[in-house]
Amino acid sequence: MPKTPPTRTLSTIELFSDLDEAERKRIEGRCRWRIFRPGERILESGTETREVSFLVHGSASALNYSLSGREIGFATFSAGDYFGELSAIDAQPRSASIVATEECLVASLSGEEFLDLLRQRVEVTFKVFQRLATMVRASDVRIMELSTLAASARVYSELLRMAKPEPAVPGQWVIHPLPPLREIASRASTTRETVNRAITQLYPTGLILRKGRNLYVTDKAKLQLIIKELQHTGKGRG
Amino acid sequence: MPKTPPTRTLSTIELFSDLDEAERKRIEGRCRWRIFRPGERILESGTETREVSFLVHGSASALNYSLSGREIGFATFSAGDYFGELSAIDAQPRSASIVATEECLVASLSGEEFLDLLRQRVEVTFKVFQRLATMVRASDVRIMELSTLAASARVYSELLRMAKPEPAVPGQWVIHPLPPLREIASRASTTRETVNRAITQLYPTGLILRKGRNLYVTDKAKLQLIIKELQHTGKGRG
DNA sequence: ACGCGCCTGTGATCGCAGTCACATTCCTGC
DNA sequence: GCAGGAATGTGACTGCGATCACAGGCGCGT
Repeated sequence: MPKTPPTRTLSTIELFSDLDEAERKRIEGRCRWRIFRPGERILESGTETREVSFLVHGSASALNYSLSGREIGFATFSAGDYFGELSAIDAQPRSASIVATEECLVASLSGEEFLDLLRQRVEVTFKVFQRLATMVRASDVRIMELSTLAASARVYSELLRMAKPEPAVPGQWVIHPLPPLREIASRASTTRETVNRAITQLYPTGLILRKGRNLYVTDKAKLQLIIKELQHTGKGRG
Repeated sequence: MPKTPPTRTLSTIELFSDLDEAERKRIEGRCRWRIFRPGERILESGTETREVSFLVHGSASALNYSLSGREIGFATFSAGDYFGELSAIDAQPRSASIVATEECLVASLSGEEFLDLLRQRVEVTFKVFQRLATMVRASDVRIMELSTLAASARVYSELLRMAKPEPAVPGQWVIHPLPPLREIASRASTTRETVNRAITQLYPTGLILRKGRNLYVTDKAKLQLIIKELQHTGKGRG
C-alpha cells in the first residue's frame, strides 16, 4: 500500500474555520505534529499534560478501562475533530485515553496557547461552548440508556448512532465499515457476545442486513420502536 | 412555621463574584424572580425555553423519567448554583427537568442576556467553561460506574459523594440530612430496595453509622476499598 | 498455500438485582 | 395521642446478561 503523507494543515479543522489564513498558519507553526499507527495510544488517561490535539487525518477513540480490564468507549473522533480541551480548561488530568483506530496525523497545541485563543477569538470560544454542551447532552443520553434500556436495546441504539444515510437508496442507512463487535460492545457497555446475539436476533425482522463489512439499516423508525419496547422494566407500555 | 422571605440578590451566586455591584444590580433587575414550593417543577425537560436560572435560595435536583416511569437523577443544586446554561448555549430543548426539593427562590435571565454576558465578561466565560468541564467529567465518571460497578457499589459511591467532612470529629464524614432512599436510588440508577440492602449490609462493618437523619461515614478510605472489590466482574483483583 | 491470530457465532450455566408483596416504623397535622 | 401517609426494612422469586467454553471463518503475511 503506497504511503501518501497527508499535508500538515489545520484548514480541515472546523474549530478554526472562522480564522483567517494568516492566523491559522501561525497556529500550525506552533503545533507539535505527530503520526500514530493504528492501535497506538495518543493520550494516556490520568496523565498531567494540558495539550489540545487536532485530528487532521485518521480516526481515533476515547476510552477507559475498569480495574478488571473491561474497556468502556466514550467517543470516536474522525478527521477534523479535536480532543483534550477539558484538561486545558480545568487543569485536571486527562479524563480518558485516546487510541488511534486508523493511522493518524495529530497536531497538538499547548494548553496555554489554546486558552489564549479562547480569550482572543469569540468565534472559537463559542464553538468550544457548543462542543462542550454537545458532550454533556451525549453523556446524559448515555446515562439514561444505561439506566433504563436493556443491553440489546443499547446495542440497537448504538447501531442507529453509527449509521449514516446511504446516498444511493433514500431511507436506507449504512454502517461502513462495521467495526469489530468488541468495539460496539464497549460503547454500549456490554459484551461482544451480547452484541452478537442482539444483532442476530434482528436479522429475521429484516430491519438490518449485512453484506461483508457493511451493515444496512432498512427501517430506522421501526428499529427505534423496538428499542422502546425493550425498556428495562415495563415490557413496553409507555 | 414563620416565613422569612429571602432577599432578592445575586450576591451569593459565585458565577457573578467577579462583577462589580452596579453590574450585578443591573442583572438582578433583568431577572424574573419566582418562588417554588418543595416538589414543584421549576423546569420541564424537552421544553423550548432558553432562560438561565440562578438558585438564590433552597435546593433542587435535575432528573428525567424513563418511558416506564423510572426516575433518573442527574445532579443536585443548592443555593448559589445555576442551571439552564446548556439550552442557552446550544439552543436545544432542555435536557432535564428541575424539581425543587426545598422551597426555592429562583432568578431567571433570558438566554440572550446570558450570552451577552458571556461575550462581554471573560471572567464569567471562563467560569462557565469550568462548570461545563466539571459536568462532562462527572458524567464520564457516572458512565464508568454504571458500566463497571455492581449496584451496591454505586450506592456506596453515591454516599461518599454526598458525605461532607464533620468539623467536630476529624476523619469523620456526615450526610445530613439523609435524603429518602428513593432519591439515592435514582442517582445510583437502582431501586430503593437495593439501596436499603446495600446500606444494611454495611452496618456490621462499622464503616457507617446511622443516627436519625444523619448518616456518618467513619472510614472513607476503607469504604472506597470495598467499592473496588465490588467490581462487576473480577471479584476484586486489580 | 499454509498457518496463525483475530474475529464471529452459539450453547450452557449462574448470580445479581429488579420486581412484587407485605410488615413495620417514622412523621406530621389535627 | 391518634390517624394516615410516607418511608423503611425484608423475604421470595425470576429473568437478564455476564461468564466460560469451544467451534468455525476470514484475512494477512511469508
